[in-house]
Amino acid sequence: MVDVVKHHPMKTYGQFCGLARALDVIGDRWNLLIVRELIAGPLRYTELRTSLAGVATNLLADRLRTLETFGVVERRVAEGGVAYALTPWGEGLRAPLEALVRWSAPLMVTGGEGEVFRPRWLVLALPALLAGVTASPPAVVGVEVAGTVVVLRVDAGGVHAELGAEDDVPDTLLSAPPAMLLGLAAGALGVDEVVAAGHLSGDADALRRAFPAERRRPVCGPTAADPSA
Amino acid sequence: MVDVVKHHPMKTYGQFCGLARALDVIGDRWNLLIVRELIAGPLRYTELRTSLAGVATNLLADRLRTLETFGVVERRVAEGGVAYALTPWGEGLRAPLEALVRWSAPLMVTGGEGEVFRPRWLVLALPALLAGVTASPPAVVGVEVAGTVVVLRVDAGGVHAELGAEDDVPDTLLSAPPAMLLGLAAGALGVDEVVAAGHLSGDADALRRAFPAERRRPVCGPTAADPSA
DNA sequence: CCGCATCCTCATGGATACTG
DNA sequence: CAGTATCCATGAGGATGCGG
Repeated sequence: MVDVVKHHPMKTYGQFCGLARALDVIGDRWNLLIVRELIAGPLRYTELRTSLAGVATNLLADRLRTLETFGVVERRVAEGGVAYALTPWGEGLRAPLEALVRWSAPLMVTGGEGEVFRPRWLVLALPALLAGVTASPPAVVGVEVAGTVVVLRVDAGGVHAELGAEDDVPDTLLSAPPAMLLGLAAGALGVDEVVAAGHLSGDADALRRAFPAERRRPVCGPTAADPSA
Repeated sequence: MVDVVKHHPMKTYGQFCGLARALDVIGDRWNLLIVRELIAGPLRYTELRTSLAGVATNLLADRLRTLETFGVVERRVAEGGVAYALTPWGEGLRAPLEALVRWSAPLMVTGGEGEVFRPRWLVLALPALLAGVTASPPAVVGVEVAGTVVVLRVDAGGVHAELGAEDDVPDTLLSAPPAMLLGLAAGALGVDEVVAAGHLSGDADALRRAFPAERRRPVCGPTAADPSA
């Protein structure tokens, strides 16, 4: 009992810095993945639980509670259940998340064997990786993967994605495995190369025209060896 | 001993998603703050320790090691000591961090009593919050805060910041407390308002001209009450 | 001094069971 | 369906030690 002040557990970083305060809100484990799930639209509690694939239910409940009190997530008691959705401020996390997705592109060149994949995640990833791509006149491209259709609406303003039903009739329907989509996304692979490898079926020329070689993002990746090796 | 596989601790999220893989690399506590420190330039181990203000030394060593093996951080054995610096890929985190700083702006309207502040952090924060601001002909604005000078170089391409010596001769030298700078940054306050409150001394007109009302970022902030209350 | 490694305590995360 | 409650393993935080 010599020391009066024992073990001050520092839940926040205690720094007068925007980044530190942002991390005080969304820096805890699972938080940004919860936001990613909700970017594609509101979800029920159990839908979140299954889509996040591995989160403990007490953690999910705790994270949703703190995100709600911070004003990132909104809890809507709707007909027959509870739905969680992003607040307008939470929607504002789309830009940082897209930037992180672009940064992570070099990490996606290796395939995801043994990893979970949900087409829902492409609603964040595809516009992030196709940033700067425009189309005039506007075009609608449907990407079918793992049984669901991601609808990409491309106009002069950029790319917008949403989950679509099968009877949504896009101009073009691509059928692609997730590894190809995110490998394309990686930018380390050229579109021509992927198409030549036969991974892409359907009207690939539209995508190739929209994403020509001279507009591919220059990417610099990890310089050291992967620590998982 | 009924269960053979006991407690698989899931160091990674195990998701085939760019965001999840990025968080596998930089999602652990302190990681992004380490990157923030190094964005203003290389630092020694003890400099990192004091600037981060609260990190345990074993954690800092561990984080630096994993960031190095992932290729985000580079360990340089220079004259008289060890310096840590960002790799080119690690430098690429500047864009996501700036986006997070912009998102966090509504969190910065309250002052930082009892919080640590380092002028070094402005090297990330000020360009982030002045994104879109240009100047022609180019201008150099020095911001003196807490005894150090942050040099803002503004040209047609945007704003670039770096730590400067006192004998760097900028076109304009502003003297401002950090609360004002990041309050300005917050965007919730207008520049005119802050200037009128007398918090800004020096040539404020230059900044006001560079950041007119019609170019201020629209901000939407947290909707619920702050949970710290 | 600088650059960590070790040790200990407590808080947090993770898996499962359980309940209105 | 939407979460609590509980237990245990790991991780964070702090002090200290120690070789260069």
